[in-house]
Amino acid sequence: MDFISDLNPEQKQAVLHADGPLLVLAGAGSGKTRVIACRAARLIADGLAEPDELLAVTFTNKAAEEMRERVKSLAATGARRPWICTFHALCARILRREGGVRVGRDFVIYDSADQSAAMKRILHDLDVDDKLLSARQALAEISEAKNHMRSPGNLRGESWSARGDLLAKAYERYRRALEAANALDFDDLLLETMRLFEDREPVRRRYGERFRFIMVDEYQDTNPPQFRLVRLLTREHRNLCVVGDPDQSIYQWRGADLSNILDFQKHFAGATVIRLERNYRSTQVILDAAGAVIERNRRRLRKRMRTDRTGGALVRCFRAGDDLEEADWVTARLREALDAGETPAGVLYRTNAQSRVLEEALGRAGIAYRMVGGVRFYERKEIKDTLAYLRLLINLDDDVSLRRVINEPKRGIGKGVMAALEKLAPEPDAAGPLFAAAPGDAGAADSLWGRLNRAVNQELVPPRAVGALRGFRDLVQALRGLTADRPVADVVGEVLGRTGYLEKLREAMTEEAQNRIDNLMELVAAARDYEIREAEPSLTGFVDGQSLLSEADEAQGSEDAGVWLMTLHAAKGLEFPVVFMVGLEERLFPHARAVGGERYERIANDDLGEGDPAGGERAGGGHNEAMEEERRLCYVGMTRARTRLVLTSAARRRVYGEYRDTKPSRFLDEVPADLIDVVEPVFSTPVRSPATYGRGAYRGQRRGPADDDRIQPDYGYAYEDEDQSVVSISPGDHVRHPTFGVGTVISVEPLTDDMKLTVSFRDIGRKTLRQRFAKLTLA
DNA sequence: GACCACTAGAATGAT
DNA sequence: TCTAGTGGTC
Repeated sequence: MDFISDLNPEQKQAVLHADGPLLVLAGAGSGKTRVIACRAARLIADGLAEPDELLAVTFTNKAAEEMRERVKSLAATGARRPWICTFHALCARILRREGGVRVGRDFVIYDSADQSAAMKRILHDLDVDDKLLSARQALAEISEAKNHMRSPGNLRGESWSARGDLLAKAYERYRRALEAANALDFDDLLLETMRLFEDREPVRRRYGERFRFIMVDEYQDTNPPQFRLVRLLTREHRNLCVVGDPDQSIYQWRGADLSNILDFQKHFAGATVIRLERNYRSTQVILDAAGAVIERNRRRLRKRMRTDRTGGALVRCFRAGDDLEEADWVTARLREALDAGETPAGVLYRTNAQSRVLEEALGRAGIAYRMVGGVRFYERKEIKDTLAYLRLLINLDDDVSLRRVINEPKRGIGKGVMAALEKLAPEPDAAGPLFAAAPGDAGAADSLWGRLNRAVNQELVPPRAVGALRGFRDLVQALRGLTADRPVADVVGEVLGRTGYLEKLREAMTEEAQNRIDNLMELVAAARDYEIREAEPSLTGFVDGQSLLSEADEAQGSEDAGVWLMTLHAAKGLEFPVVFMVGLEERLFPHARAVGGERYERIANDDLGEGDPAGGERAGGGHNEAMEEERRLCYVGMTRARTRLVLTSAARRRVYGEYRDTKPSRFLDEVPADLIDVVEPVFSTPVRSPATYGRGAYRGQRRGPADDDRIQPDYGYAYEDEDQSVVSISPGDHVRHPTFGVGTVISVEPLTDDMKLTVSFRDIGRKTLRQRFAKLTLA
């Protein structure tokens, strides 16, 4: 086993540990993925376990994929492959085999869009005012309750209020709706598996005995149901190896419980603890900078990361005038990085909404990028529609899917017909809900499909509606007949053909329609890949995979693009030679939710006075858990960098299209000043040059008396020459720029309070400038 | 029933 | 700024 000789002593110890519980505290860049993969490989190679007696659980599909590849390259696994998957995929797999307590084997998985559709209906039926309780809020609270294993009757102490009352009602209805549709949401996958193991001991024991060795990656992010599942599965062998880093816990908002890792030795008596503190990724400067930030957190285990890469480039900081300028500046620096061969470069932001300006700036500069996450592919209507058809074929009682496709493409089943269907009373002698009903084509009596059948058979709706509904029913039944035993790709093809979906798009003859067709062909290709890859392919398996794919697994752009854009959360587990963290501003990062606690919604643009940067944390007399999580997120971002780290912010930023002034993030203050290199703006003259960054120099300039709504240049830059902005410039003018030299104006585009100029410079080519910043003179 | 124009609300993070 | 949802018109 060659792979062991390359490991350092601690890594080796972790890899060679076999029996009993093991906690590996693995700091950023300490090679933890490698340790897990090597450990799996060694257990197989030494005959301590058959491959399929190993279970390795990760948090993202991406991580699972990587792990699978690594293990495969280290050990021959043959047909009995180890189980390497996410918690959710593990649960889906077990539930498909065993069936659940509340659902049958043919359940569907509801993703967030499905959840939202279901909840909107419920709140509508309950006649709830959106302002009192939105579907979004209701789902968030329900998820929170599930993550803490609370039932509808036991929502957090608000049950006395009107809203709490409503919430409990909505929760109960939501639960019933999913049960009737034989559906599980993401949280349910975990809970249902937990219930299965707790109610059916023989099933639990079978899995407990089977998985001789269990490994859990990113253990600091496990939530209570996940913890319970781990306990249930390790009762027999107790060979549990968990790997994680408390400083990188960034999912507490999703119910992750830090005490799972902090109290591991209490939960699993006799556990061995190994610390990996040697960092193989970053320079000492980067580690020191990140270490200084994370040190401010109270709830953590002390550790000090070491690297052989002493010294290193200082952390560069830049404060731009606004978000556009920030994006342009980052783009220019990215160009330099690409030219220097520092690829790929990672650009990390706190919120997805920040990606747009960056994408546009990169687009203008002609730099190819890959965007991890975001919403695009996942949200595409044609993909969702097709998957809804497939899900309906698997489970006719899936009301959400049925609703989605019943009139897509248009077949004359509109609002009127649907309302009539819903009005049909449930059948009096209906067998209980859900899968107690015969699984045949009749469907549960209470589901829309059941009602549809009755409406057609007994002609309970107007003749024209009966005809349309019958057409749809026959179509679905015909498709069901075809699905049996056909390759998945064929089924997808049949759906697209027989429903007329593809034809409708072809008729449209627009570019957009062609795009959609291309996307659908991609889906067919994905089905074909799935068929080849999987040992026992099935339509259900394919659809599950698609449902469990997150946005984070979808990426726009090619893998060898020089620039990768993503949120800080999505960056966990990755590394880049250069990392740009953008938008380091109070209330963006750290996010307002952590800064202002409950107040944040009411605070607008005018709340920008001097303030204690740690005020949010000290408020309330204790430490601020949310702020500590933001800080860990900052730590995660910084430690993604191998050699260079760049931190930027903007003095003004558009939120919903409106400009807001900002304060620099407290995290900038927390990086020791001697590790920072402040970069001056090129496009304008700073009012003063700050000796120490963030110690007030750039901070908190109040707007003047609010008697003038025009946005003032009061965020650190000023024009000596007010006349500049009055000079009128038009296309064709010859201009001179202090840095870029002479050029010709190509176009002029008015903005709210400025002009956007495109200028073709003689020496450096085309540039987009804003007149306020660019010190242009007529040449 | 389908299509279009208008408005209100939105965006922390992800399986 | 962008989108989902609503209401009006054909």
